[in-house]
Amino acid sequence: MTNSNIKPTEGEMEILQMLWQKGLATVREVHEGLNKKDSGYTTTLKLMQIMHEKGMVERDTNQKTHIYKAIVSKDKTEKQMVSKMIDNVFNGSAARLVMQALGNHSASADEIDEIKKYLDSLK
Amino acid sequence: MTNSNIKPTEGEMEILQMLWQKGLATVREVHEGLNKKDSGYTTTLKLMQIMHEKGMVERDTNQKTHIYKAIVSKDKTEKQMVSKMIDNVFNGSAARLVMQALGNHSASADEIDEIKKYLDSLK
DNA sequence: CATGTTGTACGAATTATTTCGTAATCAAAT
DNA sequence: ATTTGATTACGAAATAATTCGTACAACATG
Repeated sequence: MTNSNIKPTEGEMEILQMLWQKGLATVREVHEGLNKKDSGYTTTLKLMQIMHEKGMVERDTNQKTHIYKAIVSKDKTEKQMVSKMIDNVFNGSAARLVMQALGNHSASADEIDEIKKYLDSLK
Repeated sequence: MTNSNIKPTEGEMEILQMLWQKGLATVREVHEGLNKKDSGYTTTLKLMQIMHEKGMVERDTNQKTHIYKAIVSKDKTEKQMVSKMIDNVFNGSAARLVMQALGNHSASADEIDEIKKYLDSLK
């Protein structure tokens, strides 16, 4: 495995989202972006430090205020999480996951068209 | 909310799978079904006892060997987990989840047809 | 330069999850 | 009846994840 076993915790996932969205960000930017009322700044800081130790993010420490950046790829991480869910929750059936996802979170007509187009492109 | 906030841990999820599959089962049956080499019988037992406290399963204790049964619904639990993933990982876009799921775990042609049929039925 | 502000570092407390050792209970077989 | 085997109950240890208090460094500005 190249960059193997990415398994972000829930808290880490939220932070990754923010970093993927922003590209580069300080702890404060991430923290405010997440707009968590129930946990403080140092909590976010600590999490990001741990993520750094784990090699999920990198940071530029040249300035006083460190600038963080995700290392793990958004696409790869998403794939892994989906894959895990398909295995753990849907007994390996991607189709079951898809239907559950659509039935539930009722997708818009546009989304449905988009998905159909995508399905055709797979054949 | 009636039975709200189902949030099984990973271990609990595995057990629920087993219970949904079997309908009724003893701790031993679940444990063997899971075929975990790295954790003992009492671990599974303890988890199932905790799940009982949490109200996820019910059990018949009339016999020495207790018989367990899932209370939480498979469908509802799956919906919740998918929903959570859509929110946490895909910023609320079911379509993005679907495409990630299909691109990755390459579905068979049959599965794809099935999904298309399903999509049509949604309109 | 003294003082307040913002940031990182670090350690420790808290909470959640998983794991197992051991004791008690019950049933079956000797 | 006594032993053996399978089970549940319970408590506590181990591990993982989250949270925060506090100390210290850098910086700005009066």
